[in-house]
Amino acid sequence: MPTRSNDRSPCSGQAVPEASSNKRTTLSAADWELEALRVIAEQGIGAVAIEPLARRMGITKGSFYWHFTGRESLLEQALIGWEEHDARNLARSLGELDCPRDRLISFFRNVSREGLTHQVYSALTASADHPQVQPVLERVASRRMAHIAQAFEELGLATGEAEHHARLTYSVYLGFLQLQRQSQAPALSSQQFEAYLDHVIETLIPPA
Amino acid sequence: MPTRSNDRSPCSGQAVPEASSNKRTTLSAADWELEALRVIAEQGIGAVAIEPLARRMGITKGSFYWHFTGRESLLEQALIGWEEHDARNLARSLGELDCPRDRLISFFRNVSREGLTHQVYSALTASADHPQVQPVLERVASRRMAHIAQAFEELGLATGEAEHHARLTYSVYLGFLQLQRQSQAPALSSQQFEAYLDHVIETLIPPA
DNA sequence: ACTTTTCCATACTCTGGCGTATGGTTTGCG
DNA sequence: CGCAAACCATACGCCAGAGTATGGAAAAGT
Repeated sequence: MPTRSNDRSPCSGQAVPEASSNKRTTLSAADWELEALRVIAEQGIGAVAIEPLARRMGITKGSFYWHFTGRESLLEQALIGWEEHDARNLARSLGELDCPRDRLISFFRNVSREGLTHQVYSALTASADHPQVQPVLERVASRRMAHIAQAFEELGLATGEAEHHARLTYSVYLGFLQLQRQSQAPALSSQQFEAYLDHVIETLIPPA
Repeated sequence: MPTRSNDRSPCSGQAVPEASSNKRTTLSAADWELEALRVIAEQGIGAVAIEPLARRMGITKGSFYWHFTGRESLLEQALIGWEEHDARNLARSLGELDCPRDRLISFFRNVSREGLTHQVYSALTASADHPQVQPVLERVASRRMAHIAQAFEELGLATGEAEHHARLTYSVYLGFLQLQRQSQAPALSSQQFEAYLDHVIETLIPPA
């Protein structure tokens, strides 16, 4: 076991780098966490098993149990890292766009983007009842909804209305993720998707 | 093995009865299917395992492998039964309410209802990628969205608009299920829920 | 250079569910 | 009644992944 105190070896703020597989001779806990997140994105949290993960990394579980105490601790670390990264993303997008309307629109546009962080979220929604996932998802959703509510307030909605509208808006987002997940075929061409998106924006976001 | 041809022992149209555990001395395939649906509703499809299911029913797997060829066939039967039941539900609600606006509103109100069928749907959304679940979910979602689109058409929307709006509306529903699943505490009191529901209806459903 | 850490491989044990085999009990029916 | 079919229990073998133990190799300190 490592000296267990504040390990997260390479500086914990490395922004979840979609790193190339540097063939480092020795692995760190962060490498395991990243690979775990990749598996979550691809096959969901249920597929995070030590031995398959090790095989995938061309290594054996001997390594794993040196860095972690068990499967739980891996998930814990990976999820926390992911949550922090997502929170930073949110804060950044808040700083970049001044116009609240643009912020809301960019929120929906991000749905079709293919980042690891985003895919992980989509996969995690499928395990909302998992004891380690549930609190994380709840915090992330709250943060994002607060963000959206704030934008609606800036657009002139009263506080209560803004919160309801934020919940509604976020539900639309979640629902879209769900529909995306349950049809392997895109089912919607990109033109159709654009048309739909316009409809959503028109319905939910008050005009400038 | 049973005479395998068209087994579904007691008439297959028994409307997924939330039956009391009649202590029949001998079990049928339908009993296993029902219990499977109960487990799905409670713990998701991943929790449908033969031996635990048998224990739960106070029996052993010897019985199971007489009625079914394996886990897959149980799921197949159970899911198909559920889908048929859901389709009937939909058709019924279509016949009961003439006013399209009332149909839409009742659709949202059903979210808070606690029927087995509904809980199963919520649980299944968490396994949208499962090969046996995916096609079922897709068919069910399509049916329901078509139902909703039709209501919007009756309310005067053009066909294209109605489809977009139906997708949007259904997304809101799915998103709400998701939020419900990921917070153990209701997080929303029933008054708050009512207020939110009014907001949703006001936003999505054109006034009479 | 040589001893300590750090890191990983190998070889176990253990648990839980799947599926099979086979024999015992009922139940329906001739 | 008695026999065949329907139904269930028990006892297997199999497999995959969890976690442990222990020893060997690589890096780092002094």
